[in-house]
Amino acid sequence: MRPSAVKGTYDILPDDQPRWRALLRTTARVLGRAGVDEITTPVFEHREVFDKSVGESADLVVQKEMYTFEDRGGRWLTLRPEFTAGVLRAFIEHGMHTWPTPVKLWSAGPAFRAENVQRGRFRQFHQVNCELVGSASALLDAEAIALLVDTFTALGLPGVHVKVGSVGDPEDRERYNAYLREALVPQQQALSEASRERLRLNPLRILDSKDAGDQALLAPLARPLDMLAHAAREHFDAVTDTLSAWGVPFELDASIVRGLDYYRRTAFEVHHAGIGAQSALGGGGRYDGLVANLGGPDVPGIGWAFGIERVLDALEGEGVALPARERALAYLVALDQEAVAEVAQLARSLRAEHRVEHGYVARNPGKGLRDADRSGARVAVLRGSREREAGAVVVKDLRTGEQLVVALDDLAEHLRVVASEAPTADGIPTTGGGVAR
RNA sequence: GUGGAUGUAGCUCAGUCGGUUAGAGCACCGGAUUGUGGUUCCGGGGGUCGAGGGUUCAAAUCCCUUCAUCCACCCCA
Repeated sequence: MRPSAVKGTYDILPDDQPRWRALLRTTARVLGRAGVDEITTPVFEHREVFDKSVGESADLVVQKEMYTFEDRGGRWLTLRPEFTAGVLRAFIEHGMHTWPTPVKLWSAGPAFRAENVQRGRFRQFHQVNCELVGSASALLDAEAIALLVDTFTALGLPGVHVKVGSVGDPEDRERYNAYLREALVPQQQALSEASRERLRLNPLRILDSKDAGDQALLAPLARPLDMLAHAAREHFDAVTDTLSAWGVPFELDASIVRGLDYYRRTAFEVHHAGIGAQSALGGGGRYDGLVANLGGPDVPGIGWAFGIERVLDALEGEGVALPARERALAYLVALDQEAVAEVAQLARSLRAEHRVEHGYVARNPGKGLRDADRSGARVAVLRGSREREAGAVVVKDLRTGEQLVVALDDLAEHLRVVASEAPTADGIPTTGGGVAR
């Protein structure tokens, strides 16, 4: 039996790498220009970091979706199921509350959840995460949402829907949960099994149910947004007013609920219709109180994450052009044994400027050119006894078939000229490939 | 955890009233073409038909079990 990747994991092969790089490069540019700096935190943390942050009614906990294990030192560790807790742990650990406010941090990397696999849902998946910490201003909420939208815009992704709502302050939430209990307990027999469980643990989350019966019961009821106290309502209005003023497109979602318990006030999601049953590209919200909860100073913050796989899936579905793998500018062919060492050394010097590949065995011109062609190189450079006598190489343009003898001393300059020519007809960049947005 | 679909060559897939040595396209290797590739032509290698068991004179094909993958429920990125 052939070995296989663990269920829910997969390989990102060479052909896929450029689009990942392009996405990350674009993200880094958009966020960087907004003063968001990159931070890298470990993929695992003490389990308490997540246990404290995620909340006991979150599905991550309820469904035991976290990868938690004991290491050889008897430490209990958890593979991060999301980024926020780890980033805030670093925020606390490094005293970032003393940094200029707000502290803006983004990250990218793998996250892990022991869930069942389907399209857009993996056990090891990848996220881009962004945290804006240290301000309770509605301006920060608007900026966070705008940055998420701006990133998708910069990637050239059409068809995104931004939903913005508010889960209120803890008191609002409590009041709403009590309201839901009062309204639904008498009819709980009509609820789906999952929602009856939610009714006990966290009634708010019944709003998430896709069960038609549940939704029918909910239809006449008020939404969280309808029951916000003054402070949260005012904050929410300020956020949406700002987004409108900035021209950031969004839809109000009165019943938005997020999967993690720590959210306060603003909550938002970005959806896309073309990625299967999992329509969420990303989401986030405000988490005032979470830093304190994790043992740090009581500073407010807001953050979001999007799933890289899902965004790439959406981009592909929308037919957005993404860069292909970089191909060599030149492929050096050794026509005899002596030339093998010669082309290897020649390649080394040319690599100061270009992607250059070469053969490792002597080939006849037919095989050598085939090797060069298959490497995708723009030109083949042939070296054999005839060339050696002339102190030269033969350079053949693999697209046009033109070839000429070039003195070794002139080769670097010649390749410079080739590289500066317009991209080839098939659009494959010959060097330094990739999309710059 | 539950449901559906699918497992045949490196890849994408044909192939079931059960019947000889299991096929195609692409890919790979060689030759036409030992100093000229990508096109073309010729040839070749490569399969325990996901695994195990059963029925049968005979199983890729029928039955049972099991595993895997995909999709969906649930939930989320």
